[in-house]
Amino acid sequence: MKKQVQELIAQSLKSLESKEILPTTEQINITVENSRDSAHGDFATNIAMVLAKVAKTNPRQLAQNIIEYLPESDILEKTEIAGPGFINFFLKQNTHQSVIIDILDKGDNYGDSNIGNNTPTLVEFVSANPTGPLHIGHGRGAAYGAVVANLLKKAGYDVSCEYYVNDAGRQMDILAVSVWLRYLQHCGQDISFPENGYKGDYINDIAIALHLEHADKFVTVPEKLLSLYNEEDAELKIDMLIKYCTEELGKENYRLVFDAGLNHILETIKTDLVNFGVKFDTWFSERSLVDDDIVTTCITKLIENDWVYEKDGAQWFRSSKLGDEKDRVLIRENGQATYFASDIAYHLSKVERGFEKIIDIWGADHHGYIARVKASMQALGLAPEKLEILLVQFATLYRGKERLQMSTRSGEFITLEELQNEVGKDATRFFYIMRKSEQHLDFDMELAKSQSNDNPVYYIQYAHARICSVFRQIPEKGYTYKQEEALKDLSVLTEPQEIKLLSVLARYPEVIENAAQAYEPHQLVYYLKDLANDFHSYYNTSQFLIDNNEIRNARLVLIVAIKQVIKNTLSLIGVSSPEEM
RNA sequence: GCCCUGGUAGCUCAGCUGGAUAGAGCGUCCCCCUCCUAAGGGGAAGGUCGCAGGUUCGACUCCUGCUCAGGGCACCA
Repeated sequence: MKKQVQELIAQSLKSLESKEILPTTEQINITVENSRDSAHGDFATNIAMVLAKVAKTNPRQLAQNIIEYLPESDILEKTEIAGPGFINFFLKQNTHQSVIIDILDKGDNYGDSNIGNNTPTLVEFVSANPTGPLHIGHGRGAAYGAVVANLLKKAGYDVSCEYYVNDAGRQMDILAVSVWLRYLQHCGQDISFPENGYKGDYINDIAIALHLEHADKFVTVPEKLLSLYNEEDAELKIDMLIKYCTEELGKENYRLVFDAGLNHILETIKTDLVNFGVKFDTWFSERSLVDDDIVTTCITKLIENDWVYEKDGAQWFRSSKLGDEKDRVLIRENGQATYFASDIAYHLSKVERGFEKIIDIWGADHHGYIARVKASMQALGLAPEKLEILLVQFATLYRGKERLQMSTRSGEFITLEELQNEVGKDATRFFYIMRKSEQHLDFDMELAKSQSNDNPVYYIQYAHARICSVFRQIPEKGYTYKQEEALKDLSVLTEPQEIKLLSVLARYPEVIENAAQAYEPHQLVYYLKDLANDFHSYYNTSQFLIDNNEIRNARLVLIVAIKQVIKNTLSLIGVSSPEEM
């Protein structure tokens, strides 16, 4: 609808140009906005004010000219000039009502758009290290990423969701050692556990399972091990333990212990995400980048193009030449590649797999990383503008006023699974999405759990359930309802609340496009609140199941359309649309 | 010190690529179930949009400086 108005204005401007009232301009953006106040009509444009200067006339005069040259249209009732030079457009009644036909016709696909033009798009999110279960911080990234992906799909992008599995690197070695030590304890050895090992209970579970499968296969003489405990520096100690563990067990056995931990935790993560309604198309292994020599290929390529130099025994990438604060290490003094090196290879892989739009969703604490990744893409000639990095701020959990502290290493944190079990999937997904992602989120479990009007999830779901309830009562009250019949005469929908609802419904496709392009799922939440509010208000003032056939039918199709749009939106967010509550 | 993010009603937050009297929920006060779920609706009070400049027809929105809060500045991930 808005686009049609835009088109009318564009044509008028063309006429004005040919009459030389307006100078010929190249592309101008004609902004048309939804009027906030119905006294200002349905749409308004500021174009006359924007062009007044180049037209060398005053805005109101120009507005008058634009209106005069507006082509005939059967959607417009009238136009008005208002304020400093706004043009307000009033639509004909039947124009509003046609949206119902559109919605029922498209059903679940109402709101689909093709602005994405099937662009191959990769959304990578969560990507938590498989060193422990997902906690509430990961939950926000999971919910946010899933909805961004859903939005992009609906907007016509060809989307794949990927989880990057950090199955290489020191943290994973620490995990393996943690498992091994618990295993030794389980086998009866009297050894203490290092402070910076992973202490969660799940490590014990893995150790026990390891023992069940392999019995005493990984047991070694404790004396040498115990001598390592004299080291006072905790970080150094854990590195020594890793070294000792790999040497003592040998490559093959070490891998068995390592994989036992990795696979167990990865399974937990996968299960948690499935239960949370978050699906990934691919699980991309960091180790595969090393094994397939993609990391070395990248580094070689960088060296060839003189992006690398040696200093203090390490290999450095000249990222400061490409907008980063300083140069970054690729290969450490000890010969190991850094996480950053794998990440360069990973992004090369993303591009090589044909993705035109690459979206990384990271926790806000990684923001310092953006410049170096973009720099590396540029150095490899990979068009860094393809990469879009979205940051998600942290979430803090509250129980009413009480702030729940969480410390990650100690293993005392609330997991996503626990949160979901207590609060429920719908409320959890909704609350995570409710705030703008760059806004810190205070997640109040008490509010999320409350089945009251304070809780926006129930408020919206209730609107859907209420509509279903009305339909259940049609036969009870002795009425019948046929959609084809009802669609024949929508002209009786003339109440201000009905017109309001129709225009909110018509706005939906635009909400999708805006939310998708801005990567802002919270826009869906605010839209739903508006729609639900308008519906509840309508429900309170207007009876649906009444004797007048025309009005009853028209009102029933209207609320069917509302139901459809609520359902479409909730499903994008990953929240169910209950038929009764 | 440098870099991000935020500072809007008592509280939690929206505010679309700058636009016509700044919005919602909660909280406070008042009102509405002989009627399709009151898990609902209506109304009132409540704001120098952190501070100071600037850009222009017009700024919560853009620019500069300052200030407060959170986060980041590793041969860790």
